[in-house]
Amino acid sequence: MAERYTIGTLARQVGVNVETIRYYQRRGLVQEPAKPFGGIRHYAQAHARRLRFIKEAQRLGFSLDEVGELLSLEDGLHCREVEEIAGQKLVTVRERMAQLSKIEKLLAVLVGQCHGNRGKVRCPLIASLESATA
Amino acid sequence: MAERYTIGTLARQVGVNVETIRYYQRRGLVQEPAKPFGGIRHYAQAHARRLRFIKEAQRLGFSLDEVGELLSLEDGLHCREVEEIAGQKLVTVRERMAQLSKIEKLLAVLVGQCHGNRGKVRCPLIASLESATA
DNA sequence: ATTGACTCCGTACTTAAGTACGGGAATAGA
DNA sequence: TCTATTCCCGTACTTAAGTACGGAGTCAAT
Repeated sequence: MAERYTIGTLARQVGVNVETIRYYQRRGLVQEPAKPFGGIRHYAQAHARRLRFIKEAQRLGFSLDEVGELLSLEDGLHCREVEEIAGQKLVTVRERMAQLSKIEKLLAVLVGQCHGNRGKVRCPLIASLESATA
Repeated sequence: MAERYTIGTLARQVGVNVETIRYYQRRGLVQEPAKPFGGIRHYAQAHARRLRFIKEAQRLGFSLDEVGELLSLEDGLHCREVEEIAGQKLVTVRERMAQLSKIEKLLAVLVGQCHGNRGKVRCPLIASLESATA
């Protein structure tokens, strides 16, 4: 039933280094499957999902500590804590989305301005992001 | 006319370390004002804006190299390059927004489920993000 | 004019997040 | 069965992004 991947195939599947997986295990982000008598550990799809999630979240600007908090939600917690953590993360996620959306609009305008144009353009990227921040 | 900040006041204003500013100068992300004869450099609001932008972009998951590319758009470039760089960045920005929006929805649901509840909840954070990715 | 705070600049140290290394065990394919 | 490939695990190295340090110069207030 449970798919049985070795750490190597798991790593290849997800596109990370074996050492990275082991590093995440040491940090407690990924649980290390029990080792069968003097043998080799086996992993399942759940591990692959978790690894992909970690990589996504990192790309979104979360540190591994923060990723750990997000994962703790997945792992099941009491409601008080969930409300606490999820609530906080929700705020930062929304902030980031707002910032990204500003940048997105600006980049789109820039590309639009440029289309077919052959001169130089100057872009008010910073000023506008700033007014967003203020 | 031009406001005259020392590196120290600039740093305090933006909330970064003086050494960080100097580091960004070495990396070419922030230009170093000309030094008056045997004296002390002076900075203007434009520098503060640029520093804040760098910090924002970092929080959104851009490396300093990527931030450099974004800043190059601000600094004025030929349209060919702008279209190239801005177009690429636009793609990644949109991807990130999509991912964040998935996480946002999930967190919101979680918090909602919890509200008033006193038991445990388990959250399908990873599974759903995964289906978003696939 | 002197003192205290700050700047300048180069070099060295730190932290987070990996990556690599190496020797011994396990296991899969010829 | 032998041999090549993985795995296991600890330790050490690397890279990106800062941070700290120290000695000499500068500026502003007493």
